[in-house]
Amino acid sequence: MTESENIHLPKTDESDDLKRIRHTFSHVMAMAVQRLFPKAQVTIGPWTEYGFYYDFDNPDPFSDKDLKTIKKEMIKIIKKDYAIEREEVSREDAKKRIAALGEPYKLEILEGLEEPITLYHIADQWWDLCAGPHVESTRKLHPKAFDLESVAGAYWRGDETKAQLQRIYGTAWETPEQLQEYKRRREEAKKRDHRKLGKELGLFLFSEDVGPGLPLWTPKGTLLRSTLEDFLKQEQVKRGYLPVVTPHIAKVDLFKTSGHWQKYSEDMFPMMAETEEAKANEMGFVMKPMNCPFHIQIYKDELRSYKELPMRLAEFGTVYRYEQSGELGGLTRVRGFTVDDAHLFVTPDQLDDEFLKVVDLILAVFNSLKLKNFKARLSFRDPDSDKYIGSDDVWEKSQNAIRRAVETLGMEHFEGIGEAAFYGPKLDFIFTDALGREWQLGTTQVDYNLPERFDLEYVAADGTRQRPVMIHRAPFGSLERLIGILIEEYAGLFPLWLAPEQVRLMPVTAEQLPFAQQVAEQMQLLGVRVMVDRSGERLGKMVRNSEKAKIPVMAVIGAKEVEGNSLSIRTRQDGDLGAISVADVITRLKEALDSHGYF
RNA sequence: GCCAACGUGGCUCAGUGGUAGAGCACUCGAUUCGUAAUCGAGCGGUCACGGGUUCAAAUCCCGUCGUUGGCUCCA
Repeated sequence: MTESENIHLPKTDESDDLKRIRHTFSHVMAMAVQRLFPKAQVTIGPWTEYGFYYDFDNPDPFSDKDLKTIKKEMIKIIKKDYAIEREEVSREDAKKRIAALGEPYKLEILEGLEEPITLYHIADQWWDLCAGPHVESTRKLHPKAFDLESVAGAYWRGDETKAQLQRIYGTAWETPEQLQEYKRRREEAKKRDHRKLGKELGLFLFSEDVGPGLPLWTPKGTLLRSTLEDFLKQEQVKRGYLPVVTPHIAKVDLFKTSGHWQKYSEDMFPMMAETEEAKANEMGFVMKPMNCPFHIQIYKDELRSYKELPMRLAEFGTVYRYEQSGELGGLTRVRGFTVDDAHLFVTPDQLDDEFLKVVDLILAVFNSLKLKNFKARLSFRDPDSDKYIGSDDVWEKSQNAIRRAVETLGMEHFEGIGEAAFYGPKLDFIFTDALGREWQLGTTQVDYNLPERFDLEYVAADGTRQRPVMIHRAPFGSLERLIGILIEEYAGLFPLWLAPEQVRLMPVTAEQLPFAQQVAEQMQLLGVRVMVDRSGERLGKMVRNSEKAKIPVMAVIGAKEVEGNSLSIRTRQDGDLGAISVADVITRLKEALDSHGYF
């Protein structure tokens, strides 16, 4: 264990001291900013997981260069050892004092506060409306245990239609050692970044000529993708899913019926229309942002009997969403992606049971992928928003169905209000990437709305026409995002079954090439993805190249191995294992592949 | 979409007003080699793109495109 691994990085929620330190830093920064930029108006400045930020309204945006100046000013303030004092005042008093300073945002904040109103003073130099708590004096802040990290635009009250403020992010710790350790871990995390590893491992790329957010998959990346697809397809066959294939575009009308055109068109690529007239009459085609309306057409193709339900239609359907340019990033947020989609058409009686089966499948998939760090979110609608379709009654019913499911399973979960799809609530599975950002992967949704909008029916046992309920579900969420997360989770070191190149054979000299070739063919026949290193480099170089390419199993072939019909195996995790007979190597490869484990 | 930073051979990066550089990769030659880099030579860039300032621009200014960190929004 290195020395730095002994340094504990406390979390804000486990250390009140740290909370006070960070909160005080944000005020010291605000004071520094107002000294340097007298026109800057203060707003809010909370602590965060790694530090703090403060939002300002300033006539000119801050640049990275300003951060250095602000940091210096902060250090000056810290070294002055100013006392920090709390003062309780009446609402009226607070209002007068804030108005005197000309701080409109603070006045707005004051309106939402309950008495007693508290002010915090940094000596007699500066004060801010704040609930606290803070450290007793600026000396309690270590001038070498913080840093200003970045500037960003941020909307007042998080609302796009309100003023854009300037946010300055900082990181702050109790000791300089903790700051260094934090920075070191950040550097480590960057090495796991799927964008960096994806390039190094040659899995996917983006081309400026193709367009932003539109990934292209190399042969290696495609092997990874299809391995994942094949795996899920097998699991679905075991569970009675039926495969379908549908087009990438459809008439606007289809999406009017579904409600996408009304509630989702901002996220859709613009309509393609043959003539201006067609365009004016909305008679064109659009790229599909979701697969559901297409699967619904297949359901509707025949009059369905209750005996056919549940009907589970599955497709790896590639969808296109016009994400705002600033939101794109690597594989986790793209404009064209493949959903491991399925739509289940069920009778109301079957709903609970089918929903549980879907959750069971999703959890089984995560288990096979060795993904453990996720949270389950009940994504419900925001009753005050108009971005949803359907009646209150139907929403109540579908949200309750999801609640029942997590309760039956005893699954830990949290609620996300306003996180529902426009047509129904979801149970989402949230993962975290190397840099700590959260992403939704698997999802399953209960939907009474689309069956109604498309007037779906089945004939019940008593001969009456009934309306089915739909379950939308995608265990991966999307192949792109899943692979992004997998790359980071494994740090590029895929388990054998997922590795694009599973075995690399390295002949010590050219003399062993024919034997290597023969072994390779033997392995290929069994479905092993194997390559022979024909570079003619020295063994040390070949090993280095294989290690850098993160090949799970390396096999050295010299004169001894040819003689004994064996391979000297080196694995990434265990190093040199010595000579093993070709037959045994193949047996062990098969075992590792079948168990989704390592060699 | 908004705010900021960045964009130099395939990759990683140096060069901040005066004739485009390095390492790796690639090609060729020599070496036939035992578990993370053999030696040598060669090829390769109108410095993202378009405009402007200047005797002179990779370098300064403006615009566009792209990438990154945030905000808003989402698989």
